Amino acid sequence: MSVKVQDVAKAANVSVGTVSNVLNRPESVAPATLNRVQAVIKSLGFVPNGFARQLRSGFSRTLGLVVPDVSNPFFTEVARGVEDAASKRDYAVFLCNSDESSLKEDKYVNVLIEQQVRGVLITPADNKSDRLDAMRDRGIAVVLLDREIKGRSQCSVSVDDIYGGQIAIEHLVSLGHKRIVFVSGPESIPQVADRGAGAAKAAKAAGLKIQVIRVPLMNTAQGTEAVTQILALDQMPTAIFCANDLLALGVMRELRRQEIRIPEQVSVLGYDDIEFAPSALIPLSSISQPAYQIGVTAANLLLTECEEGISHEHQQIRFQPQLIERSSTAQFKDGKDV
Amino acid sequence: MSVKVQDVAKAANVSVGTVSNVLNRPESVAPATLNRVQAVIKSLGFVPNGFARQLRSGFSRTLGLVVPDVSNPFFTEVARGVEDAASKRDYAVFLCNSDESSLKEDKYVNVLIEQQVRGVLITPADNKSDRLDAMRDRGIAVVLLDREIKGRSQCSVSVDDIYGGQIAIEHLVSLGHKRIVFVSGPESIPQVADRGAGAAKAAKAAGLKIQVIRVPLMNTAQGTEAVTQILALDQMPTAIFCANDLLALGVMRELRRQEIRIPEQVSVLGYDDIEFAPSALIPLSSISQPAYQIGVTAANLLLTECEEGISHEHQQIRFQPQLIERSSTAQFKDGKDV
DNA sequence: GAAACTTATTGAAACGATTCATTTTGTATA
DNA sequence: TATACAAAATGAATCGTTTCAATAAGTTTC
Repeated sequence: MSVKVQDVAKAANVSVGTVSNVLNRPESVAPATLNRVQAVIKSLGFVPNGFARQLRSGFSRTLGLVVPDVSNPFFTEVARGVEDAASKRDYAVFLCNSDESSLKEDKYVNVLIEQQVRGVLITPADNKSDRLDAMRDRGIAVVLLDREIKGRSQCSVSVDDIYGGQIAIEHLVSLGHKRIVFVSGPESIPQVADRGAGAAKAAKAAGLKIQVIRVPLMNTAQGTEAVTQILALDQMPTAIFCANDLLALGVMRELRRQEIRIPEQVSVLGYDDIEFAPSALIPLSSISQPAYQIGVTAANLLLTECEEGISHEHQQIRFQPQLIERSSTAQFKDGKDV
Repeated sequence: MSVKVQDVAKAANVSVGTVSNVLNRPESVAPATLNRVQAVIKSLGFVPNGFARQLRSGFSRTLGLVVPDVSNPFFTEVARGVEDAASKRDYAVFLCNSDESSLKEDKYVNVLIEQQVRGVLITPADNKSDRLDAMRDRGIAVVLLDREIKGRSQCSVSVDDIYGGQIAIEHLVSLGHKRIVFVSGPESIPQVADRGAGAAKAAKAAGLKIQVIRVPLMNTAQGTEAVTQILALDQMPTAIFCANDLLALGVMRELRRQEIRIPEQVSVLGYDDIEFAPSALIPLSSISQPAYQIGVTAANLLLTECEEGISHEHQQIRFQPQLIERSSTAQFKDGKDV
């Protein structure tokens, strides 16, 4: 089949051990031998078999990245960051899409273990940590992405979602809005819960109460669905805060279909600041998270953990979200130009 | 360290060979033994070591997917299809992002070879085929994704972009448009060139000539850029056809900023029909491609090629694009309601 | 010139699965 | 009951590297 160390050793008249040294510890080989072996390697077109190498050495140069939704531009941006950082250090990345399902997540974790990835970046679908432990037990480093699990000693890179929810509502309040609806996803998703908690906190501080509309998935289709529910409320809100931009785009789309003007009649505020937020025809105000930077940071943290091994100190890195004001939110004018 | 076949064998009171059979040839194991071993596997949390398996069997269960832009929802949709199809057959997928750069592509192809992937799905950045040959020589199956290379015996899954360009212009013509601009990307990208060719063909048939605005990248930012160029033209067009939806979203955004109404003053037509097309506030008319289906088909084709080996007959599968009419294109009204 | 170090090279064992020729067990037939 | 045959289970050899203790060769030092 293909050429192996044996063949190289024979052709260069050295032992297999020396060939291996040329490959992995060139400084310990005499210059003359080094040159000779390297020449033979080149002339035979020898490429070491990665499996055999990794089987023996126990380590691969691959990482796993498990995200809850590849279709969400926020996560593709994170993935870009991870990939760029990893590839700078010569690591390849397996990208897996869990669709927020623990089942799919389990399956992918198994695949990653099988592939003997060196480390995994994961946004877990739930708070159970047995999957994480399974990897840890096998010596696979794990960094939590955009999620933290309290009471767990673990590296993580996240964003302060409570603060994000808070500045969202503060922004709307400062524009004079009093009737605010929060379009939220499943309470089981920590980010969603935190954004809601932050929103509630800010509302309380302003002496308001926000109404929550909960939808099962956080995509554009569910956004339009939410509007139907909003229209069925006793009183129409003057501002809608959505748990992510996909929901917000769906909300805006349906509002427009219903000929409700944004922001004149209703302000809409999103979360994530995805690439399409500024490109929506009414540019979407949103809470921005440094997606690419999150990816880069998490990947570097993971690789550092891999390389430091046992002496590693876990770190929790936390970014602050930021309000990006565009045209979809505006001062509340008391119904006069409706 | 971690649990291995040996441990499972001991715990289940069988030989390692039997454990291996349970894993790979369950039909050849007595039902009682099968159950017992499977129970032990589960209880010990055994996951086979992929390297060892692959070293012995000579084949990995991984595929590579190289796309030109992970941020483009069209490609994430394709990726989803690939992933779903692959995972049904117990293959894992490496997702790589070439950013339309031959350099990055080269780098990833090398990584994939090193990882000994079984096959690769790729949308090549250029028409050179040495990279493809390098993989082929190493026994890695290759299927071209959304691109064909003429004169090359090779599996591919693509879409008829010439036809797509054609129906796009036919649609605009049928709405009475006569001054049409085509916002195009780099001519070196075959899809772009084909869409342009189809557009030109349809225009010629209608006795028209389309003006082409060329931008270097196909994202939303370049869409806004294109509008600046359009506004500098002698005469404002009544319809704009964009080479992809990202450009179209950018175009629409800038048109709106310039207070040009869509579709009353200008119709805008996109290409790809990405998830956000219907969610744009003026829902975008677009040429739809079955992205998910393309991914599934390509992955299955690839896996079939892997399994058939030498006896394999290359297939070229080609999908037809389809016009999706939404609100961004409308009948041309001779300037009277501007 | 022998002893004490360095430095370079060697080659067998190990990594953890799969494979396959062989043995054991179970069942049907004469 | 003995024989033949199929089904199930076995376990040593194998895949292609790396590792590491052992050896060989070369260099100082006294």
